[in-house]
Amino acid sequence: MDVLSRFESESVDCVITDPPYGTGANTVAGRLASPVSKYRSSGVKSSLPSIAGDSMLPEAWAEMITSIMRHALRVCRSGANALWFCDWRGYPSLMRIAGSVGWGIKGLLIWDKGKGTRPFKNGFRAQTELILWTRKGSLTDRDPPVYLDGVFAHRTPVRIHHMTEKPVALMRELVEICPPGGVVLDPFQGSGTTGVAALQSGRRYIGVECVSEYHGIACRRLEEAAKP
Amino acid sequence: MDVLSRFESESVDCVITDPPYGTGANTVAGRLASPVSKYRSSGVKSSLPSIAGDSMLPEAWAEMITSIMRHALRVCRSGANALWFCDWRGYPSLMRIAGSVGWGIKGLLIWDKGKGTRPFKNGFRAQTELILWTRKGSLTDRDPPVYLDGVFAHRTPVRIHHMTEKPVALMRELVEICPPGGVVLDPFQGSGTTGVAALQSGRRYIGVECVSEYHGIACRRLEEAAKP
DNA sequence: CCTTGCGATGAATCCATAT
DNA sequence: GATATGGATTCATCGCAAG
Repeated sequence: MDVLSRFESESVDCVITDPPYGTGANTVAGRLASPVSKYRSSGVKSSLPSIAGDSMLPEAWAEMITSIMRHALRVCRSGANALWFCDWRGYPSLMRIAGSVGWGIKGLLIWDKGKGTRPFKNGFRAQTELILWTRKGSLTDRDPPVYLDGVFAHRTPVRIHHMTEKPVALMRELVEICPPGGVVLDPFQGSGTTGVAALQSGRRYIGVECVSEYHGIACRRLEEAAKP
Repeated sequence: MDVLSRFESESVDCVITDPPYGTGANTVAGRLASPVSKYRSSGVKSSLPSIAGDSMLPEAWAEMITSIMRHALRVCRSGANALWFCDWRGYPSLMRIAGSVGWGIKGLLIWDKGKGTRPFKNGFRAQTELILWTRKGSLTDRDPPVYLDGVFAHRTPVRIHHMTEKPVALMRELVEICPPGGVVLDPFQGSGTTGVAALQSGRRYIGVECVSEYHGIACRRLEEAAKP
């Protein structure tokens, strides 16, 4: 929030980000504990740093997301699109918050992670993540026409950088919504996959991350991606 | 509601249904008009009967859905699963209502209609419908273990019976959540595709429909599907 | 160099036991 | 009696080592 508040208004063309889901823990103890354990099978030790904000109480999470969405709206130019990752639990809140701070709600995209995800006994495999699509105001003539799909099938990558790392190929498809040469902002950068995709696709990029280990990883990856 | 209220409690093993979405009209004038026009390209004449309940005011829609979900919960046995079609606008309301009347919210399934759907200029194609998955209480030993997928790719069929007709192949995949021989209920039957799939897959079936033309169509299709 | 096999893992969920 | 914890479950996939 500190960083975003210092940005100039109307200086960004697109937001693509994966906020913490706020579903990290079912119990108070779990919310206070390290959030890493949820994502591990029992007894397995992780070598990846924890992620921030995934184990917040629901109201704290909502307040944080509200604030970020408000800031993001200010720094975006009119006609800018924003894509927000979420799961099926968080989507209703995210949609309500986005609408209430003034984003136009445009639709819902699907990331299909495929059959590699864990099966669900007596039920349906949770193999998707959702992407809320919003826009600030209406389009300008700065936006060349593009026609993109609504479902993206990509396997989850082997976790080499971050606990919830996205495939670069997925992010490259999403980045297409930003006009070439435009600025993409990711306020929850993590290991910087959004930025790698943006730079590879000829967009400019700004990322923000509060966990210093991930900041370092992202810097290295972005330098690599920016090489000619 | 009249019909459902006469059912015995705990007499149904599974609910699979496609309620009206309540998104039929953005204007009061539109809500008062015939709902059929929304689903047609301009100037094209439809020979299909209108569907009921698609042009309700939001609060009337919510009240109707609440009532149906309450009735459905009563007639379901413990451990019964229910699948409710919706779109990305209606999902938050549907999830909230389901939870508030006592259904356990289990997850979200995706019907991917594919690239045959209309593209979206300067944006992402709206090519999916969502399916809210709920369950009454917890599983019993009457339920044999099944492991099903969470994304279903099937093209929309040519509309021969109903305005929002689903592919039989899609419904056959969903019906697998009901134990073989169990009773599937569809309180918004339409042209009866759920029933056709249920009968073809060795489940029993009860359907309810308030538009008499669709009732007739469904009866014919179900008789056909029930033939040995 | 290609195939085979083994082990480990997953934005998870369930249920019995412990607090 | 309500809440928290921990172990078991499931299979498609990937990495790595051996053949």
